[in-house]
Amino acid sequence: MPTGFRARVLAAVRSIPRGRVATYGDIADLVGAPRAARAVGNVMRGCGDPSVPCHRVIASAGGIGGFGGYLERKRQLLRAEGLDVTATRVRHFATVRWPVQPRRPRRGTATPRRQRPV
DNA sequence: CTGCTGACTGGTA
DNA sequence: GTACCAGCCAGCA
Repeated sequence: MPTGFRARVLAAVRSIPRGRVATYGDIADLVGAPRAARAVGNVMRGCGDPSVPCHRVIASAGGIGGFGGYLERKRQLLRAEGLDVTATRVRHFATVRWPVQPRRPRRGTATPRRQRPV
């Protein structure tokens, strides 16, 4: 494995069963970096490996996420796997979501927005 | 080594 | 419902 993190991410994505989807956060959690959802996305960006079903990796809350034309590609592939996909989201997300394991509550990234500068 | 970027996420306005 | 903000992490210049 060239870079541990990347290899783990690819392996996790590859382990997603057909007809199921996982969020970047889920993948990050699987690789041992619950906060590295961003980094996971970065790894996907360079996924030139067809064996990696990057289309099964979606954003939180069942959002398609993705980028550019791949967004439509993902929607197409997901629909081909029997998923109900809208223009921007996956329906029955909780049902097709994978894996089915509890995630620890995050620290409140609740950032009370300060008053905007005048 | 330092700094910026980005297929992200959760929360407030 | 949408828009914006702040936090987080790995990769790259």
